Amino acid sequence: MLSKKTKYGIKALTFLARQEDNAPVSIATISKSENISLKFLESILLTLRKNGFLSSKKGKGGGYYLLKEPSEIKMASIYRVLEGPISMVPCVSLNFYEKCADCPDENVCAVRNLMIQIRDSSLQIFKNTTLADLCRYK
Amino acid sequence: MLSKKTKYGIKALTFLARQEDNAPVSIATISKSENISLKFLESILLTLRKNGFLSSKKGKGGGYYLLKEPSEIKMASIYRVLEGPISMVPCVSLNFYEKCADCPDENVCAVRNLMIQIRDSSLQIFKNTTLADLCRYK
DNA sequence: TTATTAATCTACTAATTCTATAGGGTTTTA
DNA sequence: TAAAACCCTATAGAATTAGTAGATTAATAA
Repeated sequence: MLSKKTKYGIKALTFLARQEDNAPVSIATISKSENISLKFLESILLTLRKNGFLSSKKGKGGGYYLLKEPSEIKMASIYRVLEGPISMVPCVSLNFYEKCADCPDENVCAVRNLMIQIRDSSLQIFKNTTLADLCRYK
Repeated sequence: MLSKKTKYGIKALTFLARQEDNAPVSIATISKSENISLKFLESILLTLRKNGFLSSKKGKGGGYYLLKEPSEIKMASIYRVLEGPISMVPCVSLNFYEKCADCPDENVCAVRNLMIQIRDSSLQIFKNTTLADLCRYK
């Protein structure tokens, strides 16, 4: 299941991507428009800023704005920052690899071989979809 | 992330599918072979029995055995019983649909439209893979 | 027939982690 | 001076991953 953190993060990014001139938008504005708890959204936007997706402007008239073109922001990178690994098991993850404690031999694991397929198909979608693509559903 | 419950469940089912004559296998045997906590495995197998994948025989020489041919058990059905919905958001789920509280209009939701694609690609794999396919990774 | 043993079944408990916030105070800037 | 981001802490509830104790059932050996 996708966490609300990721869901809200994607919604906020889409909202920012839809701004005409990429002018700063306050947390409160996004919070109201997208029905997201203000304080929760605050922490999500902070994460996105620390990971280079957003920048912010303090004080009156301030807010958050995108640092890159929506067409250059892949969903895969957003997903990894907010949700974590795209793989469903760590032993299959490309960016967050970990060995499974219970598996003596990865190459023989039936679960692993299935999860590689799931990872590949999801990854293809997440890699080939950008924030600009998401804005088109309007 | 895939829960250990689902992971262990798939491993146990694969183990049973590999038995020559489909003779009952005790929980202890599977537990040792697959490095799974015995009591945890017990509850997982119980779930799989209650959902029609397995049957069991009590007493000496008893254990669990498959009720259907491995080639007739789709990973999609196993996944849904152990892990729950294949979709990452409830508003996209075919078998566990729920409306999202924060969305005024589903058809316009960017997250939803992305998650439909993810669901479809995963579903295709889970539907077209059977327990028999998993046994081949040996 | 009886006792033993090897199984599943049922119910309760518990530690740990994750999720989704809420609150309050600080700093910056128009 | 007001509006905004920033930063730190706490927390209720849920899910996960088991562990504990005992009841029930069935095959088999005495």
